[in-house]
Amino acid sequence: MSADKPRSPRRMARMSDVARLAGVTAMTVSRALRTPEKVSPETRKRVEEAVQRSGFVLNYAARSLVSQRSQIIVALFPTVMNSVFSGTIEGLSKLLAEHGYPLLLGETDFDTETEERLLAGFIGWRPAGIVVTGSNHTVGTRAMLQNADVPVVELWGLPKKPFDVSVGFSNSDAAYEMTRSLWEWGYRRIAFLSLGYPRNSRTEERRRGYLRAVEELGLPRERGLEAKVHFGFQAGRDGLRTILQRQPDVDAIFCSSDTLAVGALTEAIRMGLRVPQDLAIAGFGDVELAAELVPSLTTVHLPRAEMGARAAEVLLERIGGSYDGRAGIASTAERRCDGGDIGACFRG
Amino acid sequence: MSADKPRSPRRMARMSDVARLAGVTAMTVSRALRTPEKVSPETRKRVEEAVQRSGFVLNYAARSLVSQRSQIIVALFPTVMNSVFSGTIEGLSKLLAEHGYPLLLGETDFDTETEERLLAGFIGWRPAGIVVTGSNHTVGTRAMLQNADVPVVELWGLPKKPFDVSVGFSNSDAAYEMTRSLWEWGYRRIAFLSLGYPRNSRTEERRRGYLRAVEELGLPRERGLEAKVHFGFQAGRDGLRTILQRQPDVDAIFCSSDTLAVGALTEAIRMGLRVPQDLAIAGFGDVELAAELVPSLTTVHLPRAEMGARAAEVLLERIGGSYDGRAGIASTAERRCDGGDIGACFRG
DNA sequence: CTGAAAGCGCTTACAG
DNA sequence: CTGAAAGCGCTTACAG
Repeated sequence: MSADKPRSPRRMARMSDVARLAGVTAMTVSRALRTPEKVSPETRKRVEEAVQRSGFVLNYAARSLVSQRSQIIVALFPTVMNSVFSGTIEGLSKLLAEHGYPLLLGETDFDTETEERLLAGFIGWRPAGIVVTGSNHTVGTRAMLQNADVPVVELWGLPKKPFDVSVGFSNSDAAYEMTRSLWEWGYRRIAFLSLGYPRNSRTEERRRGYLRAVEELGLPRERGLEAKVHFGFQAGRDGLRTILQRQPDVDAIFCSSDTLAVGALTEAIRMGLRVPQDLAIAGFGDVELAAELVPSLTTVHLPRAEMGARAAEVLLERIGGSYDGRAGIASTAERRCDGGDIGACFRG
Repeated sequence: MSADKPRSPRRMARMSDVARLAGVTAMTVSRALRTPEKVSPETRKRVEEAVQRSGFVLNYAARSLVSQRSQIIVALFPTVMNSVFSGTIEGLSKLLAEHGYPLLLGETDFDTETEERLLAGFIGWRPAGIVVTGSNHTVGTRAMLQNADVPVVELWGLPKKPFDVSVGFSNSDAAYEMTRSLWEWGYRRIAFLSLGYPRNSRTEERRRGYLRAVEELGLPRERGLEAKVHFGFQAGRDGLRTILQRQPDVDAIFCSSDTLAVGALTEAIRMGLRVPQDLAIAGFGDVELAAELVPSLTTVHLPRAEMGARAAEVLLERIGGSYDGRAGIASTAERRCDGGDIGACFRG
């Protein structure tokens, strides 16, 4: 199969090849495969044998062309290198695969222009449904989504006016709850360390939740209590040092992501601070490792796989008929903030 | 766009619609889009405007049907919920996307039957290339790969006789090197904690490398020095306790994965052991968090993104012409074992 | 530089 | 229960 070795001249079996082998027409083969009950048992058997013998595989391009719709689901995520997203992808792809819908995956790198470019490249497959992350899209992306005229699920955010359906939770509410929890646990000087570069709407919503709680609780809100950093563990470490330098009496740091929180936590330990006695550190996202650190990280739990599965359910429902209403998956996405369940957050 | 609201009756613009708008034939539109230099400048301009006005998007199903090959690349990975694989997927999808090849992603869950089922569902898209993980496949999978008659890249393993091309590294050699490194650092009773359930060939190759080193170095090889556990952090914790109980004087534990190692490491710390003075713990995989733990985890580095990118390169090369020989990516996959570079491991 | 014809491999819609 | 006809939206191969 090297590039210079010529491809074998025999092409793959077509439906008409199977038909010839089975002594019927292509139409009957098509029926035997799609609606076996509409074909006589003997015919069915002959077709099945012919399929086996010829190694026939249905050509989806042809099927899509004539049926005017593929079974492909397009999914655009910022990255797969983040268990928060990969967990969602896992839940999404598993349920979709069970129903015969493969996932065409694109990574936007958190960039709306990249998202548009990828979508432009994918839309030509006439997907049966589209999953995008968040609700911040370019005009071009919106136009394509509109034009595609298929179910679109926006994941993660809960926009006031979703494009089509939205599955997710409120970042703002979750951050609000976490801030309140820290207050309930006795912390009074709560800093907020967040991802500032690149900016993203999720982080900003979390910040809004933090600020809302701080205001309500009458907590201090000096400038030094907030720090914005880049992405990564190292950024978390740097952020911790920045905040401690500016506000030595801070007693809790709420980080806008677990990555930052893990960096901050390990740095705090390196500096000899006792966590959470001297300083509490909270994250957002509930990555697996959060529970593994010693001490373990307090964090906002995200129902990753559940959201992916729920997105798949919504798509399957809307694409129509074939979906059987599988049980066992909550009809709402929820978030948990350190043990306390918070209300349902799905809306369509 | 809800299920009961009828889809808008206007269908998407076809090439012939664009042609009418531009006052040419569909053939000329096709040329203007694919080989603009073969079309007069004015015609090109008129076509471009017509494309804009109509919101035309090329129907890939039709294109695939006639050209007898899609631009889709099928990729089957055990899971995306593991940074080792997701890093590879990232490298793979990024380079492929740049060249207009979308990724049809499937998660096998480490199960060869699932792999076969997914491949059967995907192969009907007549992909331009296929990426699979490892070289352990069912007979059915092999038959399909053979029949598909497209470039197939096997990732991770380095089988003696690759199916087509293999991009990866030797798990056995890497584990051998790590074991030797532990010996060089002064450890003499080196245990091996590995994923035993479900079994997988990567783990077994690693074990072979460990045993080879142990034998060469004349180290003890009592039964109690080996333990097999399930997957997960908790399994790592349990494994550590099992080994310490059976062999209290063990001085190093080499884990077949970072997940196990992180579990073992945190448990060791909880037990009050000093790492690495009392007990060394080494992992395999170099997940990001390995470096973040205090103390940080010694681990075998895997060039994840590089392997993905290399797989993409190989596919693009073989699919033909269009690939431009992008620079900046090593032509070999390599592995690093705690700082020491180990030879090139690519073979095709 | 542009176009008319044929056909890729299926399914839809109709007829029997 | 089965089939003949038409056509989905493109590109290939040829002609001009």
